[in-house]
Amino acid sequence: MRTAGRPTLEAVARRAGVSRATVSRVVNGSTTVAEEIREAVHRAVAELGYVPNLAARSLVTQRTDSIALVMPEDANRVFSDDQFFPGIIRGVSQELEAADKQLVLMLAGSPAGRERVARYTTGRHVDGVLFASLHAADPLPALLAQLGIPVVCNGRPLDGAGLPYVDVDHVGGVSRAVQHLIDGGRRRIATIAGPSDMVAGIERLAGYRQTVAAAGLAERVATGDFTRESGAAAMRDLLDRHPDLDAVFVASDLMAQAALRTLREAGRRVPDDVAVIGFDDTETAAYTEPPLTTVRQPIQEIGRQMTRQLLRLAAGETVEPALVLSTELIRRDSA
Amino acid sequence: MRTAGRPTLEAVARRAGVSRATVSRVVNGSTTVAEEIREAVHRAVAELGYVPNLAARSLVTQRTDSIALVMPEDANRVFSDDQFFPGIIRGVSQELEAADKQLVLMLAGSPAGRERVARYTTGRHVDGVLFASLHAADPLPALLAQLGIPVVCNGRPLDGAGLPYVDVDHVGGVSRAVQHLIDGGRRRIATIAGPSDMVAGIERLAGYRQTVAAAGLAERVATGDFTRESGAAAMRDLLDRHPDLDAVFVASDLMAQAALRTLREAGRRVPDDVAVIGFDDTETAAYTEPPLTTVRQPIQEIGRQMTRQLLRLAAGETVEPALVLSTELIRRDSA
DNA sequence: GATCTTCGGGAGAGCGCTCTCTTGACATGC
DNA sequence: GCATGTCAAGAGAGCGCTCTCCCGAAGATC
Repeated sequence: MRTAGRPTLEAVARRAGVSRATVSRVVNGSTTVAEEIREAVHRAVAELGYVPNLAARSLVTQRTDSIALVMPEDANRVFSDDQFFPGIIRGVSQELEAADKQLVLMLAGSPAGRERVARYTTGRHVDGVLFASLHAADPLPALLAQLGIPVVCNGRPLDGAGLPYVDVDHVGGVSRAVQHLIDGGRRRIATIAGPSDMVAGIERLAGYRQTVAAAGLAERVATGDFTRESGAAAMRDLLDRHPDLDAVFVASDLMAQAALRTLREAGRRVPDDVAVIGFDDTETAAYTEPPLTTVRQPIQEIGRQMTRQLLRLAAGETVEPALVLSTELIRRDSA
Repeated sequence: MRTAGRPTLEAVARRAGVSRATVSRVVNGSTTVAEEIREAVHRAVAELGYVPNLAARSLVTQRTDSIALVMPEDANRVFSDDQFFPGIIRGVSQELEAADKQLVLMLAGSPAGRERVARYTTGRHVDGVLFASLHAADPLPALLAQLGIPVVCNGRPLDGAGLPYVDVDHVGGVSRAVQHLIDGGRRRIATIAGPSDMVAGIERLAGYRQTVAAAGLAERVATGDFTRESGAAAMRDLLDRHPDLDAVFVASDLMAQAALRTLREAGRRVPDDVAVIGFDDTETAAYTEPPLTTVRQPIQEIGRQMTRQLLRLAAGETVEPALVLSTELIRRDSA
């Protein structure tokens, strides 16, 4: 593919009757250029349709003006319809747009994919890396941080590395939900927890445990992986083991949707016999039968804040190590 | 940010005792290098942890090894939970991974965003551009094609420009769905169509019209925009205007989900009084009340095929102008 | 009026890589 | 034995940009 006379700085300079350096100054917004010259340059740029060659710029500035967003390809959260993935991306995208930087999206599912991500990011082909929804302890974020490459995670890194992260207040949100169940007179409150190798799974379970314990109630725990199928299975499991339960806090809306169906099939009325509360406030939540009471988390805002933190790091500023966003209990009919 | 002694080709060459050119040959997989020398270079690369500087490479090769995926930020399809967005991305990502190229994701919602996308893509900062789910006639794809930049669209471009595209067989899928309703004895079949400025909306409506007309039945059309809210409104509208309807083909599962609820609220039983068929086969479809019969489309495969076509174009090959993937009727309980 | 600042603008050196061209070593042909 | 062909490896010229000097003109200072 030939560039076919794509104009260069040189061409603009000739046209405007100035030097390359001056054009560069104008293009990059330097103030030390006389008004008339600046205008002449702008005119030449417009006439020629000049667009800077980013590769050339990167080569000398050592910046790429792009950041990577790494998501685990196999995560159910990412490819189910819980809107986590689009929400994060939208948030990230908005902030990057404001900063005029590009978003390079990388899915790290397979070992090969992970290796590829490692190679690409450690190779400094991006100015910073955002990790979303990490599974277990991934060594890559810490490695990058060690190499001096800006990194921000979604959710506290499980290996305890002191990397900056952004997350929602899982524990607080869940506590409010469970307390709502208790206030409604429920006493045999179960939970369907998320996977124990993900922060969201761990923290939401912790929130349930704390609140239930504080009220002097017994725990009833089943575990899923945030998907509907796992939610249905966990609900059946709970009904088997604790047929007397009168409420369930479910760690994701998707699992809650399946739990509602399982309860219906088992002849339990919601909320009369069993109250159900989910987590996420996905769009579907308002359309379940009955509409789902749930804990709303500001997914898009997570993406935005992660990006802002990352851009600050990339600019050499320091950031607070943790940013925790609040959640809100959305009351519908299921509890 | 200093590169802090990040090794260059030069360093590897010195270490291996060869010239820069030879290292380049080895790194890029040339065969005309003696075995022992190749090994020495590989050893030096490993010892130094050398990673090629992509900016430098791009500067001379005029390739960027990355492609852009442009999505309309405001599209409901993108940011609702119909999995269109993640599905496409996953497909694109898989193919790009195989080709060792990067995915630059751009959301073109606002006019400013569109301008930004235009600037970036026409500036040849990517080797090709994928357009997903275009609204109305967007001049950008044709412009890019004219500039010689490879472009592939999802769905036939509405302005009739002969750009290569990949899509599913909307008409065929819908025909099968409507025929299924007819075969089931339904005669007063309505439809909730998608937006008339999107290919998916137009084609699905066309499929309905053709099939209904071929059977000598009357049309009953309401229009939505693929979202749940619009689906509920359209369903109410249909019930008002055609209280006698005995079936509805709904152009998206999300709208169908809302339609199911509206029908329930109106006291109509599904499928006894009214049969309902959706389109998409999103995950939610299996969890509606009753489970939704729907037309499945291979979203991920669309992403893969778009990418393959684009990579072919970028490699200078020619591709067939249209690739149409087939759909499948998934029978559940709603029809 | 001579010297010193200040500041706008130009010259030119790379950034790290690829790729063409060239060289040198060796095999082959007459 | 010399010319010719073959092929591996090196030399070196940029790709388009930024940025550090450096220069010269204009204003300030005494």
